[in-house]
Amino acid sequence: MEYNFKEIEQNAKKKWNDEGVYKVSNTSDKPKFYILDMFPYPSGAGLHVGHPLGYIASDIYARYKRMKGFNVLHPMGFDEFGLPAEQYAIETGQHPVDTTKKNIARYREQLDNIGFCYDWDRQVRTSDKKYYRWTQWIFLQLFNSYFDKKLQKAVPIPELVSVFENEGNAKHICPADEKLRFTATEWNAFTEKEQQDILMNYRLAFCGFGEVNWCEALGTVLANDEVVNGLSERGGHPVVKKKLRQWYLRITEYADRLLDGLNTVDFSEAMKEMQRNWIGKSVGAQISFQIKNTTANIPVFTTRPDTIFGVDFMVLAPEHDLVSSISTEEQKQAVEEYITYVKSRSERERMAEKKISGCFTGAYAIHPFSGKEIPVWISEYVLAGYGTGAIMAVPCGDERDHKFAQHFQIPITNIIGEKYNGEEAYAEKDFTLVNSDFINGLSPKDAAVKVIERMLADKIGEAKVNFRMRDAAFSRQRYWGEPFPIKWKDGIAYPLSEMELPLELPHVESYGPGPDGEGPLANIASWKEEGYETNTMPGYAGSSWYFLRFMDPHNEHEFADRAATDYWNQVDIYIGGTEHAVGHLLYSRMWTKALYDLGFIGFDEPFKKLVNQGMITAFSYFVDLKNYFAKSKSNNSFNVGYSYHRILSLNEIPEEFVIGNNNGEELEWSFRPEIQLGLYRLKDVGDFIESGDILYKESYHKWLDEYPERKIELSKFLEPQWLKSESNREYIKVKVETEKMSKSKFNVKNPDDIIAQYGADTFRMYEMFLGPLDVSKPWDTKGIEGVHRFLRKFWRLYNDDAKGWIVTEEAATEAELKALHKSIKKIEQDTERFSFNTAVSQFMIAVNELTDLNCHKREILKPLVQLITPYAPHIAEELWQQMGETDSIILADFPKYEERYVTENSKVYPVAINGKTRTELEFALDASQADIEKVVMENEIVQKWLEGKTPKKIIFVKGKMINMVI
RNA sequence: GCGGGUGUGGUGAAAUUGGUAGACACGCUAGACUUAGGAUCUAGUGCUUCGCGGCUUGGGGGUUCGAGUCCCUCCACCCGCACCA
Repeated sequence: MEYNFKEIEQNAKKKWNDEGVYKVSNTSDKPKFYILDMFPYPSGAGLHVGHPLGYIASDIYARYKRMKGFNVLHPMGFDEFGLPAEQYAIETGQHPVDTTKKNIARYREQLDNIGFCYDWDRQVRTSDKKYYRWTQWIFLQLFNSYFDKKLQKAVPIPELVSVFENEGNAKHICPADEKLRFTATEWNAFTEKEQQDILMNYRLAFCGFGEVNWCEALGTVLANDEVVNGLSERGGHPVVKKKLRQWYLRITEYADRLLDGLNTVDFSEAMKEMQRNWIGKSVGAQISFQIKNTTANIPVFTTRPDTIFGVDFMVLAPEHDLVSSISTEEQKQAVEEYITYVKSRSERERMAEKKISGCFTGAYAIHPFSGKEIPVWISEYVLAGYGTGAIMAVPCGDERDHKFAQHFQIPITNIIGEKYNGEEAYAEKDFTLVNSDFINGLSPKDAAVKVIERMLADKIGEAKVNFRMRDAAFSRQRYWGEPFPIKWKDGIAYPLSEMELPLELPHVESYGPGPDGEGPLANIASWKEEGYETNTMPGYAGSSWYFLRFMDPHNEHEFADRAATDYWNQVDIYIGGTEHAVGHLLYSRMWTKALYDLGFIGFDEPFKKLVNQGMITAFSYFVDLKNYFAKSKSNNSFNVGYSYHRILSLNEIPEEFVIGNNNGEELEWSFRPEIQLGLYRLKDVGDFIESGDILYKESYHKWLDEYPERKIELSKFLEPQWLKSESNREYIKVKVETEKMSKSKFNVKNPDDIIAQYGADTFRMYEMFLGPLDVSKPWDTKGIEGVHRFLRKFWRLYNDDAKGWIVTEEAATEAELKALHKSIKKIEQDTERFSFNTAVSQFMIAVNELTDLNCHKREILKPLVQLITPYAPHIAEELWQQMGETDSIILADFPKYEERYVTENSKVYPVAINGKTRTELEFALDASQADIEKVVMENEIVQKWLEGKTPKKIIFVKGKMINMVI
């Protein structure tokens, strides 16, 4: 009987489905284990082979943990709200509900095809009103809470109100306006509107105004990546900054706890570092500088208050509010010219710019202590959005300031002493201050304290902690998202009561934007009349808490039963890509902390361990059109376009070629003058390439034949300059590049095709065999054959093509037991540490060894089936049934490793002379060093290499090696 | 510019603690079986050399009896970024 994977996989899936083996209970006496995949957005393109990489890893791990005796929660659901569905709706008029449903059906089919062990009864979908009801509910909890700085936790708003009524806000600094002060009497005298406006400045979910990318022509707000050089990506319309009413989450209040929490979770250092950088905590001081001859006062934030006497100039962001008012008449024109230059530059360009640029404003600031006059400059290297948008420049202590000073020949004050060499800034803090008035002779650390004391006394500054992170914008002017459970009346936002949830997303006639930058919901008269909020929640709302809903997905009374969240607790392992490093992960960490603070759950970090998966990339192949000949009418060939350099993407090859001429002779074609030649992408050519980058003439034509449209495009006018191989075959060399898999690059591989050809088990094992989980690696269809061959070889241990079932009851030999148990040990260890590629190798080694031993014994082959179950569950199930078992293999145990079968009593030692291995000798493990040395010295090869000398030293490491130093 | 990461055969990679570099596969070469092979099996395959041997983990240097692994330095590529003051 042959390995018929199609039939085997169908039967296995049916059995699992019929017997409901993947159903997970919330009550069990087994220890729990929660393993989670990142929530997929069901796009219209379906899955490609890169998507399931993490899912396969988590599936293997989940199955492994089950077999190890854990009650494993391994759920899957869909993050349905999102821009692509809405964009598609705008273009086609199809309701996102319908397209999303279709996409999910396709995803589900593809996921099932791979054979995942999800408990689909627990599926959650964010656009399901039974789900978003609780998203709205959590929003209301955030709306009804503020962050108590003293307690460092979220507290319900009514508690704050009663404090205000009794003592005003002296003990509760307003996070949105630190200067706001009112007494109890004042509070009680405020109108409701005034009170609510104040409370809004405390709420964790609050409404405010913020700048967005507004495209008038499209009547809509655009994401950053939809804006290219100040124009909309679609259509190229101008985009301007516009202030719109927006909802926000006051995540900045959690900055410190989000930082501290990183110490309690098992994320990669790189991931933690990214989050730390995003939060961007810096400790320093804010100091005000008076501008000479004006009333203007410019505050700067610095992390180095100790360098205050080294300030030689000041730099404002070109966008800074005061730039125009402080610039002098003589400098005005230069300043304006510089601002125009900066406006034409993207943030990216400003960031990467090495060339120093800037402009003097003509104004001078007064040093707060010395009274020295300091020139005020503007430069693109200072950004408006960070700190106060202004810096005090200390050239001797900051490299960038130093270069700026050198470039514009601004005199540099040395406060560092000998350690500053005049050539480059000295940024270390191990020096003693000089030229620094009252802090002379102090270390930077002591000086900072003293400077801050003095600033406080003089009322010109204070110690300050600055965060880079901003509050999270939490609304979109879009249709396809959760409606806010908010009603506006007389400018006051009133929350809906819990009874009124869910506030259902209404039907709309068109998905186009509403008036004045509002979302589509503003087009519904009844919605507006009721005063409902017309914004909707952003894509990350539903995904910020979905891991909680999986614990108790059908609960109608709560977002999840407390007993369930207590039982499942944190996600033990979360697998996903690094692209969510700062967005999703920070938001869900914040939501978890807020829910914890308010007493709804018992843990304040959602994900105990995070495992990152790498990207699966694809090889793309290009030919350089320089190496092509164009066919002319007279049949003479011309070398085309050697003077062109630019990379030409497929889309840029014009459909109609314009007749042109070359050296006076008319060609059958030429490219339009504005189109330049360069690299031409060979679509789907991968299977025709040999030895990495060789495309033989026959293969080239075979490839062209398969794709008639390409034949016209490429071969009608162009003929490659063929090279000749040694065996006289004609070929061209193609250029190979590794790229992200994407539809637009024509390098996408669909898992369904692979599975149809090789089966799900092969697909699963091959994805793991490609390389380590966390690094990106290219997909190479050729390699899959090896894994498929392995599975057939594995099958043949049990089934002979002619004789059928060949498993015997004979007792296993020592060698066979050793092969088995060595593999159990290695595969168990590798699975535990997510080293799935090496585990697959070990399976291959085991099967190779057992085949060589001609082993067909049940004693060996039964545990082997159990061992492979997490990796290749379908074939395992089939063989398990053939073994005569009736229960599913899914319910079986992981085989137990027994040390005694693998213990060795001797070892073949490498014998090295001066570190170079010259021979190998076998010794008993308990042999003494003296005995070993004696045998080694007598060895012929050793004698030869010793050349009669006596070794100075013999190094013997038991169980490892022998090295003789001469 | 800053931060993080990666460099090992023709290719994907392995080497878990400083101890035989290249396991396991792909590809390639030769052969066996076969009506056939895109099935299966056998042998070989880092580079170099007829061979003995020599060389080899991006380059250079160091520590060590011994370095892919540790240290210094340089280079290349990839990812992220808000020049973070």
